[in-house]
Amino acid sequence: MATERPDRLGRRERPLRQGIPNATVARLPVYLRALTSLAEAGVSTVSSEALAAAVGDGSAKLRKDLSYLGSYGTRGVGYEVDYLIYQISRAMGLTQDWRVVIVGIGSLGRALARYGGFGSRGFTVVALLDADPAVVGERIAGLAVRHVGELEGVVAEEDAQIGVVATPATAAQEVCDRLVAAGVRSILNFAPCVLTVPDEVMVRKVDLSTELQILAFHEQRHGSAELAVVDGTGEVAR
Amino acid sequence: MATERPDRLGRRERPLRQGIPNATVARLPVYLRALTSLAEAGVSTVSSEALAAAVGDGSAKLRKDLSYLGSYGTRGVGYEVDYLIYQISRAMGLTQDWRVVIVGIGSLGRALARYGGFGSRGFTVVALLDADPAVVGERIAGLAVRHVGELEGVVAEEDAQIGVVATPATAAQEVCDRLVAAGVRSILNFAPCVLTVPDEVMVRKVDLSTELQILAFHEQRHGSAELAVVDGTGEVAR
DNA sequence: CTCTGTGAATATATTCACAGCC
DNA sequence: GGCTGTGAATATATTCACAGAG
Repeated sequence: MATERPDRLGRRERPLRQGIPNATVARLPVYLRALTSLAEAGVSTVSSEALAAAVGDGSAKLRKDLSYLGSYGTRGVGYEVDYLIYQISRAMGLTQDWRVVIVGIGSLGRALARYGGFGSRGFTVVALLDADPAVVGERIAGLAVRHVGELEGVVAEEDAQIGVVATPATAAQEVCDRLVAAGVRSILNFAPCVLTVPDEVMVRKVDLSTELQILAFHEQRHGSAELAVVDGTGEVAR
Repeated sequence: MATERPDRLGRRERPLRQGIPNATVARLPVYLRALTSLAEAGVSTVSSEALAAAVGDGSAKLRKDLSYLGSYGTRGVGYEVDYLIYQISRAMGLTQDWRVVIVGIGSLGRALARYGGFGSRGFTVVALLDADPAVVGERIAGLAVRHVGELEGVVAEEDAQIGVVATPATAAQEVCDRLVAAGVRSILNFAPCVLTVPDEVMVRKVDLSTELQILAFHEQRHGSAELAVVDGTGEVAR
C-alpha cells in the first residue's frame, strides 16, 4: 500500500491519516487564520520566516509543522498562500461542512450563536436548544431556539456532528450524555465543569477562569523574577 | 539559600518560584475546580485515583503534578481536600486578588462581564470599556461601561493587572497596545486574531473557531479509522 | 496493606543546523 | 544566494513501577 503519491503539482503528499502531532494540529488553525489575512491583503507568497513572525512563533517550528502535511513550499521562494490554505484546510478536514448544535442559550450561548465568522467557513450552526420556555421560540441569527427536549430528534434530523455545551455546570453532564447517546462524538464544553464521556468521544473545554488562573500564575512568577533582580541575585529564571 | 523548608504540618514545601512545568500549570486549575466540588459535597479526603477519575486523567500524572508543589498527601490515605485547595491556590497565585478590565462590550464581552463565577474568587472585574457611545453608560452586573478612550486612566486608577480583549479583530491590536502601554502584562484575547506583544507580556488566546477546527480534525480522523476497520486492515491508528 | 512520591523509561515536542533544490 | 525540508540533538511531558511512609 503506497504511503506517498504525487499531487497535481508533483509535490509529495503525506498520508494525512497517519501521525500529525497534536501540538501541530493545535497550531494549524492559527496558521490558517494568518494565511487568510495575508490572502485578503493580496499577498500571494510568504516565507516561513514571515508567516512565523505573523503568528509570533519560530520559523523552524512552522516549517516542521507544515512538513507533516507534505512538501508544499518552494525552496528559495516560500509558500504560495492560496495553495497552503487549501492544503491545511484539507488536512484539518475543513473541506467538508461540519454541522453544529449549540445547547444552552444564555448570554454566552447567544454570543456564540451570533458569532457568524465560524472560522471563515466549514462550520454551520444548525440548531439552538434551551431548557427555558421563555427563550424557546426566540430567533437568533435566523435560527429559532428549540426546546432541549427535542435534542435527540434535532441531532438526527439535522445530522449534527459537533455539540457545543453552553449550559450552567449543573446541566452540562446530562446534556453531554444525551448528545453522546444521539451520536455526537465531538463536544466543545463552555460549562465550568469536567465532562465524562466514553473513549470514542472527544471533548475540548474552553474555560474563562482556567485561562485567568494560568495568567495569574505567570504574572505572579514574573513579579517575583523582578524582585529577584532587585535582590541582586543576577540571573532571572525564565 | 535554602530551597526547602517545612510548613506548618511539617511537610516539605517546594520552592514555588522555580520550575512547575507548563503542562502542570495548565492542569492545576482543573484540579482546583474538581476539589472545590468535592469540598462542597462534603468530601474531606480524596485519593489520587479518585481525583484523577473526577478530572478524567491518570492518577500517576496527577500525583506527579502535585509533587511539583510539594508533598501534601498522606501515604496510605490520600489528600486532605481543603488543604490541597489551599496549596494549589497558593501556588497559582490565587491568594491575592487579581483585577480585570474587559474591553469590548459586544455580546461576548457582556457574557464575560455577567459570568460572575470567576473561578470561585481571586478575580474581580473592575472596569468595562467600549468604543460605542450607545453602549457607554450601560450598567452590566453593577458596573457602568466607560469609553475606551479612558483606558489608560482606568487601568491606572483601578490598578488592573489583567486585560480581557473582546473587541472585533480589527480593534484588538490597538487595544492590546494600549493595555500594554498602560502597564498590563497579562492579556486574555477573545478576538480572532494574533496579538503581537513585547516579550514580558503574556497573551493567552481563546478562540471558538480554532477549537472547532481541532475537533473537526479528530472527528475526521476518527471516521477514517472506522473505515480502516471496515477495510479489514486490522490495526486502527489512535 | 494502601496509596503517595518519585526515579527511570518512554514518548512528544522543540530547536538546531545544514543538505538540497530553486 | 535564499529558503525549504528534515535528520539529529535537546528539552518537555507522560507513563511505569516500586520503594517507603502511615
